[in-house]
Amino acid sequence: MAADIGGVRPLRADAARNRDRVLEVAYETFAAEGLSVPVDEIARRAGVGAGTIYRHFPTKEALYAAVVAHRIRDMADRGRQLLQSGDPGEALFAFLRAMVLEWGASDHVLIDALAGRGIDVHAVAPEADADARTLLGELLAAGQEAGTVRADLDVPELKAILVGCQAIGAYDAEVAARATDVVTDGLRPR
Amino acid sequence: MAADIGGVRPLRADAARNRDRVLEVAYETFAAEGLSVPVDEIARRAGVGAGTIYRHFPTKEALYAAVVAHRIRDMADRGRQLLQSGDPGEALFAFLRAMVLEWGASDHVLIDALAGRGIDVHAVAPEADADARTLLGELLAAGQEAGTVRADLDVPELKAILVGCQAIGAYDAEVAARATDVVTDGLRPR
Amino acid sequence: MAADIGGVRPLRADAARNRDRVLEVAYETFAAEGLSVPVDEIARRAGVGAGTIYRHFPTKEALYAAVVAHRIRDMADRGRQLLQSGDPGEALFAFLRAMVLEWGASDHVLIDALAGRGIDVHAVAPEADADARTLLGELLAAGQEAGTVRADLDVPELKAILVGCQAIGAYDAEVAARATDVVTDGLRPR
Amino acid sequence: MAADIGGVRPLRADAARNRDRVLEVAYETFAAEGLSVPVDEIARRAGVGAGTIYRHFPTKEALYAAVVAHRIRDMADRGRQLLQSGDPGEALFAFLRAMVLEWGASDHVLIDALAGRGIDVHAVAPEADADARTLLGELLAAGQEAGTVRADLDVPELKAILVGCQAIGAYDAEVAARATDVVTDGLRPR
DNA sequence: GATGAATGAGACTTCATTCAT
DNA sequence: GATGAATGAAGTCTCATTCAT
Repeated sequence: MAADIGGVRPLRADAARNRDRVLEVAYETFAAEGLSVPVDEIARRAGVGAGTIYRHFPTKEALYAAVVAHRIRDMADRGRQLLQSGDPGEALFAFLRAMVLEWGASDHVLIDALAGRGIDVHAVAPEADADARTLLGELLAAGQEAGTVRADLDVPELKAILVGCQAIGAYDAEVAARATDVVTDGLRPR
Repeated sequence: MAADIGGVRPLRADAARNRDRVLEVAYETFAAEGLSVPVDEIARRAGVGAGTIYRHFPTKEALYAAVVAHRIRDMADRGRQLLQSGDPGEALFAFLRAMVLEWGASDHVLIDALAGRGIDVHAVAPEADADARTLLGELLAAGQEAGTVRADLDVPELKAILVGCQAIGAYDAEVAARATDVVTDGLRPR
Repeated sequence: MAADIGGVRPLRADAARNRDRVLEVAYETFAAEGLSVPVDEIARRAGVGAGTIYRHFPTKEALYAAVVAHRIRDMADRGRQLLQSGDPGEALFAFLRAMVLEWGASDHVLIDALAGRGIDVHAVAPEADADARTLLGELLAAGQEAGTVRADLDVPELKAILVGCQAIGAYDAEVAARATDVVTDGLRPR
Repeated sequence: MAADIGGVRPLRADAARNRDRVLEVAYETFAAEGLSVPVDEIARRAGVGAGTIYRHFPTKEALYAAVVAHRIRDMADRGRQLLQSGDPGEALFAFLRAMVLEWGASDHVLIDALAGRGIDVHAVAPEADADARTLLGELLAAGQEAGTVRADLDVPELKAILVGCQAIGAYDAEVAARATDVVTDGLRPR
């Protein structure tokens, strides 16, 4: 009866607020403690009933998938920002450093998702996955055009290296920084 | 390791056999399916009762820790072997390739343990941890002495990079091989 | 290692005792209150943990199916007993009366099972189902041979009539008795 | 039924429309899938909010009771129709056949209600219950007067038999028809 | 009056751990 | 010592009912 577009009626204000709050709390909780946190605990922290979470996300996995998709988009946004705001030739390096030092630090969600652990991003959030791949392709192309990135490198390898860097991020910040520098050196032409 | 010293009486022969069998089955199972496999399932596959596992390992985590320690020692042995049997300058590179391509491929135990996931190796198996660090130090020293590994690299960074490589190992073998080559290139002096 | 036949090792004495106790309590509870009783409640009444029930019956439905199968066998045994101990020509009538007055009274399990409500007996307990059909066939044949049961009657109709009688059993005993007499009169030749 | 008498104010037109729609959808849904269908699902199918259902019916059971009462009245109407439009002596038989073959077939609501399953019709809808008893009395009297129904039969037994017939209705139509014929034969004088 | 989001008790099920046999 | 049955505390998910919008 109310006007809605494409059959998707907009969420009521309070519902949208709750959904966002759940997503945010879920992100923080999953990032800090991993997938094993009970849904009830997330509900408690978000100040809602467990049923509310299940209204918005039919299963725990769906909640996790939503968090992951959100997080991957954020990551891609960050990369695009770096690409546009600085030296395109250095954007890939800056991106990897940012992933390791600022983002990956203790973000189980992003690390696990990129490594395909506990979730198949490509299957449950194809758009986010594509977004990430596209970004990596753009960063790679920019670097190769500028001559700062070796030519014999393609997106799949780069993605694998990103996953490797994320794993490095779990370490002490200074160690991680130095390790990342070493790894990124390998990306430059000899 | 020593027989009947310090009040530790040696296991009866059948008990020792059971302990070894459990450890082996637990390794295979955890490696293939991760920590979430029930203890009962491991008992079933090992052909023993669940109580037998608990007689040898007080908790599931202790069993996992024993598996991890065993596995890390195997890894260190492999590295030491490479160091003694071939070109010492290339041993580190050969070791990393082996870790990624032969070992890490689908070994949840090793990957997770090295990444500090689900277990703190340093805390529960300090000897294995020290063993691994020692090995990395030896591989590093040999490479630096031979001039094949950059001088501004220390064990902590190298360990972080090993972890990164393991994460890469989860990928398609060919992609992982190329990615590892890129990473190891970063280890060489410019 | 222990000798067992056909791969089915006999239940340990205590386990068998528990299993029987659970089955008995489950029968009484389901019979009195229907399928909606929680498994936890049955566990409580049987004096065991919920896990114990799930060790013997993997799902609630499996428990229910076991109860039903047991109950249907009892019913068939009763019928066979009547067939052998009295006038074969009257056995069918005696059987129907017994079902209504002694058994069906408030036995949700039997009534629902025979009516195919909440469970498909044929699917989950084919042997019990076959047993019941066989018995009905025997009762019918005996009656028809003795000339006390009309000839134009077959097992499927008889089974439907049994279900109908069971439903009657839910009523006040005296009313049910009279109603059953009327129905069984219909089974006799004119 | 009367407008605005005794403090019961008539429903606004749209509210009445909603109430009727809910009742109709609830009947269809309960008949097809039983009492276990969630209230939300009925609301969805009726195109109203769950709150609307609860405005008209204070509990799910009240909704079910209303459906049952409605349905029993329909049944009684059908019986009365048969009584007036055809041979009064055969009306009872026609009625039973209709119940089994046309109505009972897969109508969980009617079968369960008549069998006292999930609801006590006499308690929650005394008028409907009385209506049904009255009808059965009329059908019985007509048959007995015409000599087509045995004299030693009273309403309670007849009601029990009706319940039994309904249970038969769950079966394959042809089998149910034959079984009903057998049962109704029992109603005729010898 | 209508809506549908939120609630929260409770269902079924799993599994680390203990303990009688 | 070994066994595997029993325990019971979670965990995920559902749904009757309430209530803010």
